[in-house]
Amino acid sequence: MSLRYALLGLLANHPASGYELTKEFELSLVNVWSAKHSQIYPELQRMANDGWIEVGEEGSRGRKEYRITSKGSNELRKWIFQKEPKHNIRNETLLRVFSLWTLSNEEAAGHFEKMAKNYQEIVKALKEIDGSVEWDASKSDLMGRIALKYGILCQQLAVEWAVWAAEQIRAGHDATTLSDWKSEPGPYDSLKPKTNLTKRRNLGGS
Amino acid sequence: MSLRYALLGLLANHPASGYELTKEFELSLVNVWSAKHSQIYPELQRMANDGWIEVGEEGSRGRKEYRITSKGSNELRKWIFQKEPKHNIRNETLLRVFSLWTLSNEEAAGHFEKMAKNYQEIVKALKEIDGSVEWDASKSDLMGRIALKYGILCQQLAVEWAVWAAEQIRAGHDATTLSDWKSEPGPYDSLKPKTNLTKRRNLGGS
DNA sequence: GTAAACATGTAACAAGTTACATGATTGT
DNA sequence: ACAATCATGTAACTTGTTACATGTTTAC
Repeated sequence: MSLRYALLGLLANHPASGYELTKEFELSLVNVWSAKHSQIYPELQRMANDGWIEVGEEGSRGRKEYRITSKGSNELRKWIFQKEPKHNIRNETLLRVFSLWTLSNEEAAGHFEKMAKNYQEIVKALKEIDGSVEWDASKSDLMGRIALKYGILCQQLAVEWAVWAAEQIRAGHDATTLSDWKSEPGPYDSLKPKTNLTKRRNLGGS
Repeated sequence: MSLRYALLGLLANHPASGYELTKEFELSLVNVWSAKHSQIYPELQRMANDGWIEVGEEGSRGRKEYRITSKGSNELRKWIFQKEPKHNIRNETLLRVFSLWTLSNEEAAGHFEKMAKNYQEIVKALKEIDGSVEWDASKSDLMGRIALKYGILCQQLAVEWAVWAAEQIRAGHDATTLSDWKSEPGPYDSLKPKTNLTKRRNLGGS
């Protein structure tokens, strides 16, 4: 049902056609929730059917401009306040990490270095977006920029993490001798001697 | 197809039954790729059908222990090296942020503070896992721990980000006056005066 | 004996992707 | 005239979730 609320949130900002909403998904929501037009059009029909949105004016080329109804606004608010924002975590990049032990150290380190490069490109792209948008003083822009900030920081962290991982592997470390990078006390305190921890096993390997 | 490779990666480490694989998904992959037994059992059947895995011994209670075949190992390796690790980003928490402009500043700030609390709990849980696992010197444990490290750092970042966002909102900032936290130059250099940037609009809100 | 954990499956549904299909308008 | 973009839809398929359904073994 998240798609429905994503659309509702966009329509709460301003009326739009399915075509425009599809564009907005590509531009601003692509790193948060993606959707194709083939999913958006039928969902808009269902939402209109449920009275959450309605068709305002119909333009040329069959354009239908949808706008949110008061019922829709209520539903949006209800969704924001409900507690369970379930996390649909599907991180294919991270999933691959779990199989990297099948490679040689050289290959695995190389893999992390390539990951770092990929993440760096994403950071660059996101920063370009941040720099090119003419942010205004509206609340919706504030939230958009806060969300974008998260994306940038997260990808930047991923770069540093991948570089660190490659270093650890090249240095011949294993899970019991990993350098404790970016841990509690200070920022960027890399390469401290590790405190030992080993109690009981309940994860993954062997 | 990712589920298939997730299973393959686990089976590459050691033979296991569908039941055990389901448990492993819950324990170690839950923050990377989730799957229920109802999806796992049929997928294992298909994989066996394709010759990627095979049934080793059949135990009591109808237990079928699957093990990876050499064909499966090849397929796993191919998957690791193919370039396109497409990101299926579906972050419901972040999606909600895009609708928070509909709330009052007080409500929105409160929402971020609650988010920070939730993220903090996840950090705590992940750290407990890290501390309770008896990591060994195997390569698979190394990768598992590196992946877990990413999870911890990422959630920790999310805590700080949510706290920062709440502060910004309470301080009455908008998208053009956001304090530039955790930016390029130094680590943890908070609250620097912002450099101005406004070129052209191509994102989200009106 | 009975509850918990082990163990495997299927069916119905919801969500998401890819491909097919069509037509109007604008700009060059 | 032609290409690009606007504009909307459906069909077939894949993936993922929830619910249904069944039976065994172990520990108390």
